Amino acid sequence: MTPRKRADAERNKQTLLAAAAAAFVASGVDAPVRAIAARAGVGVGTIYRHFPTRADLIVAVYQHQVEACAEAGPTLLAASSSPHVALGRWINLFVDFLVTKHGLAEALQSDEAAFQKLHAYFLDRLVPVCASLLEAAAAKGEIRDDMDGFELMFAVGNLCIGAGASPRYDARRMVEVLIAGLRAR
Amino acid sequence: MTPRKRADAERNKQTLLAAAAAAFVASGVDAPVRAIAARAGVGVGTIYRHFPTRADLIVAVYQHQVEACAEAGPTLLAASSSPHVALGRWINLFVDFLVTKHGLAEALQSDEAAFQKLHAYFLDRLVPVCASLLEAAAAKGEIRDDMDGFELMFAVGNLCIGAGASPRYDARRMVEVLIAGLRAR
DNA sequence: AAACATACGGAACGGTGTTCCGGATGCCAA
DNA sequence: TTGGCATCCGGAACACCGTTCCGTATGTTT
Repeated sequence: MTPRKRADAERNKQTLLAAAAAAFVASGVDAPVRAIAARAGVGVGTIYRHFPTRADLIVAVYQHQVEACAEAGPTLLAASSSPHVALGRWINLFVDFLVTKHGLAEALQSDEAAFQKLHAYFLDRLVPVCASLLEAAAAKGEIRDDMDGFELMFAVGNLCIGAGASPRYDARRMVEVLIAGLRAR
Repeated sequence: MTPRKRADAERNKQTLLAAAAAAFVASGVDAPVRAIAARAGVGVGTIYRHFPTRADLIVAVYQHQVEACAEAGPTLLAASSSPHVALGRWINLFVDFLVTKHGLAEALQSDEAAFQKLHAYFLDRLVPVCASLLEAAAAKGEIRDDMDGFELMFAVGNLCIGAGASPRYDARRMVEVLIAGLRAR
């Protein structure tokens, strides 16, 4: 038991994390494995040992931000004048996060096996938060009550795709329209 | 002049079109070039000669359906009880088209150079139709007047991504919510 | 039938992700 | 300190992918 990890292994993992973060900023989350390896001064095998799938690497890089977003849900609910306002603000947080990570929104709903874990992680962590905000708003009659967190998160994620690609497309605005469409009739 | 095309060239082009259509149904619009070539009993060079980019091939395969969708716009506008209803129906047409083509929605907003033409073709053909429906609805005060066709088409295309992937995500429903969000406040 | 223009096939190239294993390296016990 | 072992590393190698290119084959015209 307690098979403590070798020091160089842990060191490489941290180096890799930093290199990946830098590469993601420079070339998006699709940055070639070899490029990340080179940036870290490491062989490609080392990447796969620490992060078997690309999803593992992406999750590791953005975990803190996702966590922060998840935790902001209850906070906003408590601090906002209404659940509907809180929902709007929280969604904005999520959109801002996605929009500033090149290719992340695209990767999130890719059907490639390597991205399944990524999809699962984001959903597991954020859907419950979204659902609770939705429920609170629905309980007050502010929005329709037949919308579930999964579907809304999925849709918002999709709307963020191509956000940086065309200057004529404003993902934030379209998400707002979507949220507006949630209002009870 | 009148350098008439060789008979075998035209024959191959048609064979290729049929093979591509079949391959798209079987494996989505990302079907490997070699797979399409094999299906047509042709070398890969022949594909590139007739369809320099993948977008050219996709456009050729779906041109008729896109055209039909575009032409349905004015028809629906004339036949519906209100512009807003016509808009909803027309968008549904577009969504049905996209959702039944594996990977097409994804390809539509890919930033890869090969797909630029695809993006451009769809937009050139459908945005004006969408814009006229939007304008008609806005003129009657049914919807907000600050929405343009491009942005709406872009957003609807995005919402169609992953439509077949998860049974829990219903693209048609989310598009309806988006359209509902367009209503004038 | 000959000669020419055109189109074809598929090998070859550069770039991906992913696997695999001989060799180097940290770690611990003696 | 040193020996030996488990762990970890590097990068070559493989399997795909899109794309290009040119010797060869095939239509077309004279």
